[in-house]
Amino acid sequence: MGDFMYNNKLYYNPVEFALDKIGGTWKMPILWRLNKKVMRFSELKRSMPHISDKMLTSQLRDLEGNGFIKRKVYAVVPPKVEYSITEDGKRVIPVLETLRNFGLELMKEAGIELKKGTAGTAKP
Amino acid sequence: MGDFMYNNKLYYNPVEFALDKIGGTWKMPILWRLNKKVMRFSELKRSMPHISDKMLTSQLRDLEGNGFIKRKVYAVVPPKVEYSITEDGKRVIPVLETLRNFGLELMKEAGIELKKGTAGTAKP
DNA sequence: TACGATACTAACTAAAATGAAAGTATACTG
DNA sequence: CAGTATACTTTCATTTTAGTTAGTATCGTA
Repeated sequence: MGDFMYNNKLYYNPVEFALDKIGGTWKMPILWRLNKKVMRFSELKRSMPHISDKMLTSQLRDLEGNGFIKRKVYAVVPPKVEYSITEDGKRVIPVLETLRNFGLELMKEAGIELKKGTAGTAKP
Repeated sequence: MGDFMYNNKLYYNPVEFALDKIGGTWKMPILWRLNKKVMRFSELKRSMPHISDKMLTSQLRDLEGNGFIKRKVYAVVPPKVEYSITEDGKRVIPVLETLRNFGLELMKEAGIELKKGTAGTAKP
């Protein structure tokens, strides 16, 4: 199977193409949350303690650009913007779940338990 | 769901953990090939025209370290080393296929066709 | 005696992804 | 009038990932 170009970028295979759209540290966490409910910028941010404003903005833009989420702006002050998942976005959920389940398996085998609040290296 | 540490590295979720093991440009292409047959270093390299020696070596080491592939050295000159997929490695194949199928869908929607040998931007 | 073949290592560079901090706009509140 | 809130944008710095180039060891062959 051959390489291909799209939007001036070279891909070696379909997996790479898929991960270009939904990979990276933040895209799946965002889609995961928006699949459960419509959320505002600040709400998303609070739910992901480590993300920076810049990252959240740019990832939301990317996801919107690929049609996975929708952005709705309310003309109020202070600003209010709501993000929701689209039908296209919902199609990545099964993929995400496959990856997540595989990750959970690997974690279990590695002896990692993630209960609410605590996680990490083994306990006595 | 909380963050967790493993091998001195911080992860935010199971997906990230999974992609740390099988993500990146080369790991899935390698597993994909080794799932079909046992291959030597140079054979793998020929089948992936863009990879460098260094990348191939380090990715093979990572995959071996995570138990997804096995390395068998023959004491001959010039050196001969064979790589094969393990049972653990076979478990990533369905995940890979899910990702691949999703990528193929996205490509189709984007109007990308990848026939043997040719690929890329639209044709007249 | 130099060369080719194989499976690497090492040193270095470049590119991409991520992060931290500060700034912008507007209206309301005390 | 200072402070707060929201959803950003901008700039600069750092980290991570990937790629380039050259070199190593050994033996058989020309």
